[in-house]
Amino acid sequence: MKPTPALPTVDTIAAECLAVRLRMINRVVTNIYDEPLRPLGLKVSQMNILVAAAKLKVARPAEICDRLHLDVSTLSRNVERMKARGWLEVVPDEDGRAQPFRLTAEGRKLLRKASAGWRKSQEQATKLLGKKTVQLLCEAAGRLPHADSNR
Amino acid sequence: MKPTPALPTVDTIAAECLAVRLRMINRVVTNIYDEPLRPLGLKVSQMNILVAAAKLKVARPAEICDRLHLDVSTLSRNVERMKARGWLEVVPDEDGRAQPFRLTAEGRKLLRKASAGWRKSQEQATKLLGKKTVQLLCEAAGRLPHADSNR
DNA sequence: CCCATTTATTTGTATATACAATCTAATTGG
DNA sequence: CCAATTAGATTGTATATACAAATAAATGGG
Repeated sequence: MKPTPALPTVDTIAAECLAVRLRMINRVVTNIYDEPLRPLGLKVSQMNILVAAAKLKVARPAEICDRLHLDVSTLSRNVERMKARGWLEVVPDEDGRAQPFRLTAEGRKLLRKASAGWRKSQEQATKLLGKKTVQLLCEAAGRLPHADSNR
Repeated sequence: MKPTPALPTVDTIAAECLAVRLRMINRVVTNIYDEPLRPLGLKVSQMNILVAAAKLKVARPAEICDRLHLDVSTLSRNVERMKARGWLEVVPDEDGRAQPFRLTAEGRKLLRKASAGWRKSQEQATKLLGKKTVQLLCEAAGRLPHADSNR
């Protein structure tokens, strides 16, 4: 019989938990990016989708989700809202199941407007977290395991 | 007249945006912590609140929000759900506006059960992000500006 | 002592998020 | 070619999140 390992104490969890810190930073940094987008009626969550779609020309939902590590149902709702605003449009496809979409001219114009504030946000967030932290975060993001990597 | 600085291109934003990377990592890491908590009907977001409350003995909502960089309205809804589950209870206070709360015995028991899985999640997330990244993230979290620091 | 202000919290509303279930179309085995 | 399976996406439901507005209690100035 191995002895049961001692459970972490509340103090240990409070002092070390990565999840709580990452989530805090995420809230603060998200706000830094959302702020200048507010007059445009855009948030950084949707801006990310616009950027990903712009890179792909024609975007299949599953592909965007794989790139952004987003649940497909989450994207579905977001695309719905963004189509309603005229930023995205569905592209016809032979496969009757597929719903590929692309940026509209409006969406592209919006993204251009959003780019101006982005640089300031990026600088502000980088100053807050530190250059080295940002670099390591970007590298870590590139290493995230993709959903179907073990199928 | 200073020349208008060139806007960042879509490629630049896609390649460098910190927000999209941080949000991706946040989704993946949150899932790592949520997974072992699922059988307990708990998520790491609420576990964070339990931990903060445990540290404080009696927690005032505004104080928890300051520590976790959470909007007060967000906490209000979370506490509501956690009271309904019997994990938190309100403590009477002379100030009629205040709604301080504390862990119940049930809440403490739940936190103990949750601690077992936490260590594995912490290890898994640390391996994913790298020790150095985690250390820098923790330091950055400690430096986040608090809401009323410029009032 | 009362009114204006400030403080602590909750409510209204909207987006973000994910899991489970469903729907529909393509594919594949027989 | 059809039945069973698989694949792509949406829908049902619940939590997480924040901004703005509302509520309500304390406080401070006259």
